[in-house]
Amino acid sequence: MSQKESNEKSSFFQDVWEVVKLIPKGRVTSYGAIGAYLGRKGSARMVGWAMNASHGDDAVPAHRVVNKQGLLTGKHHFDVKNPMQVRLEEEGVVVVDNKIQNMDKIYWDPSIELEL
DNA sequence: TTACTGACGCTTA
DNA sequence: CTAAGCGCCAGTA
Repeated sequence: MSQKESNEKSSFFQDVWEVVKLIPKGRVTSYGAIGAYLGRKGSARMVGWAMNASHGDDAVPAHRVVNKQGLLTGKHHFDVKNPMQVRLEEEGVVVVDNKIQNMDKIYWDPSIELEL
């Protein structure tokens, strides 16, 4: 809080969270897809970093964000009481060995679903 | 100010 | 098929 504290979200993370919040239940997306939608194509790392900042924000279903392989890479950062895999399974997502099985069917791409 | 890190993605060997 | 390296941007120390 130093400059323009009265301003609204001025972080790239906020945009990421908003997109993640738009992910329908039972669907998942990839870091690169979000990054590309925000214009930071190729900067998938930033999306993951944004998720790190989403800690404490229940409105950000980071568990619906996985890597392109459909692997729950970030589950290690989740709350041990609410594992990423369990949450996905609760929504109907089939996850085996931290890997989404029907990812091809539940994959949700913001640049497609939101269509720009 | 610079340097390093980071929940990834893709290309090349 | 698997393994490793490079590239991206933003935030924190």
